[in-house]
Amino acid sequence: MLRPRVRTVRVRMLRTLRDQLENSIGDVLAEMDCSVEGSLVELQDAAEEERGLLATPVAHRLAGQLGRSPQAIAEEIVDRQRLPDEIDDVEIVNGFVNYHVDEPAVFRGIVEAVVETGDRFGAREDGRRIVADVSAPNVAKPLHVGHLRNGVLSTALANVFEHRGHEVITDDHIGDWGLQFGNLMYAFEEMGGSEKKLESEPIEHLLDLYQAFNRRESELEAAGKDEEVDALRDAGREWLVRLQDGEERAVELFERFHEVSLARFDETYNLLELSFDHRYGESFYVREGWCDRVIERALESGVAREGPNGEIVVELPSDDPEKDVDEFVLLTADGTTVYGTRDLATIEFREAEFDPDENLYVVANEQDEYFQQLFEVARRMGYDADFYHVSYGLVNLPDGTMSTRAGRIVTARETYDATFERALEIVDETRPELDSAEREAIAHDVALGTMKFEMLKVSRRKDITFDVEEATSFEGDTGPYLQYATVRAKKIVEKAGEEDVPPVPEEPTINDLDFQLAALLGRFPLVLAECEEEYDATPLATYALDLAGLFNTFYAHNPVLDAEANRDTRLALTAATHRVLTLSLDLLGINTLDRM
RNA sequence: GGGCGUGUGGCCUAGUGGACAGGGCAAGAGGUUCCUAACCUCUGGACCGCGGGUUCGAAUCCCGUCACGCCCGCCA
Repeated sequence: MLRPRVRTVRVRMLRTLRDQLENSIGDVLAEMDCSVEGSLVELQDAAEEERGLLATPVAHRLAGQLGRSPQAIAEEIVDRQRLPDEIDDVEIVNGFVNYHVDEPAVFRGIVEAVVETGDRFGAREDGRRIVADVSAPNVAKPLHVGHLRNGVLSTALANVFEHRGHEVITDDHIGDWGLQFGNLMYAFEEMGGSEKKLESEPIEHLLDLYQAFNRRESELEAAGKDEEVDALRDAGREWLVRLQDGEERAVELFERFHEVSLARFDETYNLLELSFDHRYGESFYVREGWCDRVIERALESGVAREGPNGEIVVELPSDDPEKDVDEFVLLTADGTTVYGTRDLATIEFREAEFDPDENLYVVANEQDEYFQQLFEVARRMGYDADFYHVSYGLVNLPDGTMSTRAGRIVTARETYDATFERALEIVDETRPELDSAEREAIAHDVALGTMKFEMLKVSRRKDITFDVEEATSFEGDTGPYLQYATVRAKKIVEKAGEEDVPPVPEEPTINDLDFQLAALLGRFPLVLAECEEEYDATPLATYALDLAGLFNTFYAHNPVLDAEANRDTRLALTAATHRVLTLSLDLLGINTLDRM
């Protein structure tokens, strides 16, 4: 691998050029006595190549305020402005000011900045401490494609935020408590649970029982047998109470379900190469007294009150005009906790354990309203960290929504298997000379890259329809497209056989494509900032596609190793591109390959 | 009924006030004596759900309306 040659020359990235221009415009506006907000002097990338690299519409925005034409204002600004060295030429078109940059100088600045900073390109330091609630599968249920989206999004966000200087602590908030376990225990005991099946195919068996319970409930409901519905529900509830009271059989069942489920989660996480810092399940908060503590705190602070049947609730304003208040329940009349209790207990615990500046919840958008309520209760109780719900859309299948209750479910594992199988076919076809172990290793990385990129390329609020057929075409906007471009760049640099990335000459000879590629590299830090702002990885995912696409175009038209005069220039550009592509994929949580 | 979210070419999608709305898939036409064609080039295809409004300027902001999804449990 090439190492960067250390240079003493101060490099200037596109970012600082933008800053300089913005400051320069700000200075002029101050002289002209305009009241400006920061946003008035923001520069945008020019819409067209011929109009320069950077442009500002500031004259348009001031036209109303100053009562003069945009054209006249633009002319005055340009007249009085002190321009950075890298600006070659300025023109005014329809009141827009277009700055043409000295392309060779900017090219050199960006490429050298990337080569010198390497893995730290776009990095920052000294951010906040963030605790993120992630993944959160339920015991006794499989990891499905929704968890895949969660895990992939969470990982990418954590990576980006860490790169930007924040400390991120991810906590896999396992669903291992609650009424569903009461129901499940009842089903196991009374509806055909089998220790043998629990041994051989645990999740499948538990899922069967869970679905059987829900099926019976629905059937009784449909038949109008209200008293039997109530009896069934009471039976499930009773098991939860037994568990909470520590009754032997209930605890024994709980431990068994827990054990087999976590073993399966680990297996799948390992396969998908996902990992999180902590895994405190909901049961932890009940059993370690955090629920009791938080209920007490809510009562003492007067945020919660006790109701007529011994339940403890917080009253929140209701959106529904029919109702005055919504009750946020902390303790049921049975004396059991609900999910809201456990989420508050989690907040209490995380404050004591991690003292975060911000709490993130990567949870699907079904729970949007709930999190608004949870955060409101938390604020009333005086937790001073910020709270943010990173809400994301559901993952559907081409034939409709998944539903655990109805039994339509596609597991993460099945999705991987199908994707891997298709990837292996292609590798077998294209790289027959490799041994089968290596072909499988490549197929694995490609399969993971495919699945993960499918989850990241769509902005998080939108639902995804996951179509295995389409995802595994491996062409166009896919993970393998990114991986392939990265391998190409890497191979060129390796084939050059030089120890260091060659320096870019003072006055590099570059064409349009060379420059555009460098300019795109310079945008990388801005893209990361956008991800931070949006709490989304999609800006980075689409950036990586743009970069890979532009590199492929560059690669097809601009010879690197065979270039005559500017071989070193292009080699440095290729090395810089490889670094930014690799860094992008690393942050997205997608593996890069040595060959494919 | 109320709340939240989404609506962009045949299909999927980027884009939260700026200069002719980017990509991808699918369709059609080309491209490998040269760094791996999981690639590249070109062509056709969009009144950005609909109607108003704000603005010099709206896919983007506001109001209304329609469609779809989700939520409105002492379930999670």
